[in-house]
Amino acid sequence: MRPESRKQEIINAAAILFKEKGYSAVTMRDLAKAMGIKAASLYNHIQSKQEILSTIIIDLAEEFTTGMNQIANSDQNAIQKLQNIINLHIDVTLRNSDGLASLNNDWMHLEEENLQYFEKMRHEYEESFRNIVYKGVDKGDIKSYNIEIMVFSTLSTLRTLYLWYPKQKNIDADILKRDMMSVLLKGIV
Amino acid sequence: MRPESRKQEIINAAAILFKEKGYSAVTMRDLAKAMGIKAASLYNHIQSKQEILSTIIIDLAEEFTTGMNQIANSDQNAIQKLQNIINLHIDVTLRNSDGLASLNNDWMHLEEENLQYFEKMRHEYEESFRNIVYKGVDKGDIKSYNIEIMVFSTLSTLRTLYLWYPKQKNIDADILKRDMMSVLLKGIV
DNA sequence: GAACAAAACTAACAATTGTTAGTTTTATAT
DNA sequence: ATATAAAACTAACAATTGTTAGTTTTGTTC
Repeated sequence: MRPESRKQEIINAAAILFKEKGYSAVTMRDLAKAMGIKAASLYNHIQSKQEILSTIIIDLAEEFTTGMNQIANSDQNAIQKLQNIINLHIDVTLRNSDGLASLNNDWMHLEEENLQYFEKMRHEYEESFRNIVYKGVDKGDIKSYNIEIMVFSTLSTLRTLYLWYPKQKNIDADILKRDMMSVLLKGIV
Repeated sequence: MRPESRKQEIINAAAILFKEKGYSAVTMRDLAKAMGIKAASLYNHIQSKQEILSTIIIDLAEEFTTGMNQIANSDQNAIQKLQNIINLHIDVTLRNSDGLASLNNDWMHLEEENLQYFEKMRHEYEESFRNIVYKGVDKGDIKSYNIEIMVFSTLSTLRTLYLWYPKQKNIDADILKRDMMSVLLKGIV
């Protein structure tokens, strides 16, 4: 029996609880109860509560970093790159919406090394995003509003998808991608 | 000496700490240290940690409810109403960006009555928002994309302003309002 | 069925939590 | 100055926290 499998079950259960109440409000006894075992038994599979959090967050952050690097380094125009970023966020959200709650709300509870690593990845992600928009404005593909406002507006919507999409039952992923691109790029008016 | 004044100082300090670490991770000793007093002394001014949280959140939620009701009941078209909603969010964010962190991330730690009251207000706020967009689509003022996507997209940006605006030093409130309206309504392409 | 590893258990720990009780200090008004 | 109210303090509590040590159960392999 693979040790990774049971560990991953615990991490998945933890992600759900962290989404509902936040990292600090979830006790190891809460998590154990969700798994149907005693709190001490968790430690046969994981090293600490902190390890669970950092696994959830760092894995996702690396996924975004990898995806963004591929998009940024491709030879597409700014609009195409933005479309790929929207795709990336929707794909990750569909695959692991629970974990995204921790990434968005509990990253500050990471400890030293992982906190720095996360903040570095987040900063570089935003830099890449800003750069794509900047070049798009420069080439005339994107309107010349304040760049920070455009980056923030788009990114905040994409980052909050995890809260919203799981509650929608009638929206197919492909329709979501299509309409989200239209709304974010062309506006609603 | 007015008792409300010192109490409000504590609530303001708490809002800052809640924003940084979340409600559950902030201890009464943390809050006391930020105030330069001992934890027990806080209880001369407040009844409980929970009272602090509910004051922060309910006050803000009622502010949004009042604002939205005025906008929804006015005889303006959908576009004008949306512009007023954007204004409302920016005004509240400028006045109390710390408290908005609790409203967005720690509402689930409210207890029974206040939790229900908050959820009712939030639901009605979203209903009003949805209704404005719906009527706008009906009259042809707003494009007929999926309504949920348009509501979510706009609202998620407005709700996340508190995270972003305090870090921007070079953006004047009026410029923010103007560009935010353009970006949200007319898109960036 | 003996051996072994995986995964659960019980019991306990030291630290931290929100909060209370009772007391002392500080500031204000008469 | 004295009386009063506001606001701080010390000391302690009962409960809960993450985690460890040591033991037993469960399931698989030969």
